[in-house]
Amino acid sequence: MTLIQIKYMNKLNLAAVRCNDCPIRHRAVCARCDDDELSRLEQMKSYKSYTAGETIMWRGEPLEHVASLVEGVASLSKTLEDGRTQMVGLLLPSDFIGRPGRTEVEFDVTATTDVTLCRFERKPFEQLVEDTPHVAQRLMELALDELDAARDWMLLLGRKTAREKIATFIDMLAQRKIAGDAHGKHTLEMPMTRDQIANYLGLTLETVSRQFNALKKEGVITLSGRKEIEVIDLLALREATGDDADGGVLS
Amino acid sequence: MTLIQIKYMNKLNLAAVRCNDCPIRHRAVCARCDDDELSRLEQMKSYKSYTAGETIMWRGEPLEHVASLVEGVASLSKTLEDGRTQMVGLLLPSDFIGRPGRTEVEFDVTATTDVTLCRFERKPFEQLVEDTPHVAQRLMELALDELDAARDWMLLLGRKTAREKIATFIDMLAQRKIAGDAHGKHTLEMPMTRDQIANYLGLTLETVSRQFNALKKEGVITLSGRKEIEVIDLLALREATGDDADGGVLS
DNA sequence: TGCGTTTCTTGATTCAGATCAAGGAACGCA
DNA sequence: TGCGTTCCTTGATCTGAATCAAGAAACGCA
Repeated sequence: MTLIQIKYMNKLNLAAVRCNDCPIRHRAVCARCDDDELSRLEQMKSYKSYTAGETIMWRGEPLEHVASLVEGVASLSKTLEDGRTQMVGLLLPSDFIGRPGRTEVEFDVTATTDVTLCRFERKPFEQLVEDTPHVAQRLMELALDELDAARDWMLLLGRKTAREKIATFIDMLAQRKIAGDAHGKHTLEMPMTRDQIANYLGLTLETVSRQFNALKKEGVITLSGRKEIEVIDLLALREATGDDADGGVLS
Repeated sequence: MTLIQIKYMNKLNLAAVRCNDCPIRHRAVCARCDDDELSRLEQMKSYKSYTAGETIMWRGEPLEHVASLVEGVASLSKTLEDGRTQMVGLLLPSDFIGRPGRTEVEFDVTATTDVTLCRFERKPFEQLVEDTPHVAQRLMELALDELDAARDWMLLLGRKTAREKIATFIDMLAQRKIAGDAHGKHTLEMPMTRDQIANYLGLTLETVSRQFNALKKEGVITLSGRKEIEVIDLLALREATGDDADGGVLS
């Protein structure tokens, strides 16, 4: 079976999926909902898919929908006057897009890979948040998790060297288990191009390439194809992140 | 009357202050509370003061209190293995410290100036959050505002030049009206030393100093004493931030 | 299977900001 | 009012990552 057929099947399945069968049922904004609440959400939701590279929302446009990311990877980014851009968030399945109480989109939201969203109109969703503490609570948790992640990223952007940034990025992919690790190996599929990684890490694509290859030369990782990484020496990788090891137990 | 006497008076007053007379009554986590909710908070609260430079909480220690910042400026920061540090948040009056649902402090919290907190024990406060949607709602808004601020800062740290960083910093101080502007002038008191500013902006203190003086030489600002800044040419300052002007109306 | 396009690598050079190194000014306290 | 300390400025030099510039490899499609 080809990849394309698999993708197509996923989409078919998702279009018809019921909340109880949803892959992100227990991590998304609906995680704590009981059956009643879930059926209310079920009536409001609609799926929408985007292909890699498509813009999902533009900064400044009216915020008409909020959504949970069901499959794929999306990114939030901001741009300066002269075009320099910085990715300010990486959205993975179960992450929430949009913010109740806001009428305008604050960041450009782009599909990094093919993406499927479970969308809700903002107005009715806001009402639902007011009515159901379970949703409000979960939304709060998701926001606070993102805040912690944003602050870790501030340390990276402000103080880490290029090498440390790359090591941290790979380690993050490994931890968030972006890809399965077949036969006990830490094989990861990077969901982004060198250019996108550069925008995420506050580097240029050349520097990203050089640092990947430096880690490869040192035997810390292997690279095959454009997007596949295997972590050979996790300890060395962690060492290279520059992070204070306090409380960090290898997972 | 000397400054010291004024400070002393503030503290005396605060120790006895009732919520309804509190300077942050309408912006802090209690902003939406009705009288009943407020009196419940009133019974739980206790004030605690710290002098400039003191550490309020250390990363990794158990999180026993959450608090609203009543007066002064505090900062959140993270440190790498070798001591490089990055400030990841600047806390001003009405900002909230700590996170219900967490048992451990995530960042070092330091008093940048003399600081007074309105503290609550975490456990009872968590209970209160569950009971009172008004508090939960406000907490959510505060968290989301911080998330937006953190993301703006990511753009700054990842992509802005030293000059743009300094201009953005001054502009932020002006917008958050950290100091009063007597007789229509934008006179600001910087609450931090050059070294702290450097840690906030991901620079060194020498670069901070140079860029301040460059803007002074160009007539954009004046500097007097160590901490006083006057913005002479706000348009030029905004220009120097590098930000996309979209939707930015001068305030 | 090959061909065009996109993405990645590698090298040479430049430059912004870090680092190293003295002074000098402002402030707090006696 | 002066004196010690802390904080700030300014200069000289260095360096990590950006920029400029080709090529080479991988991928997608016919």
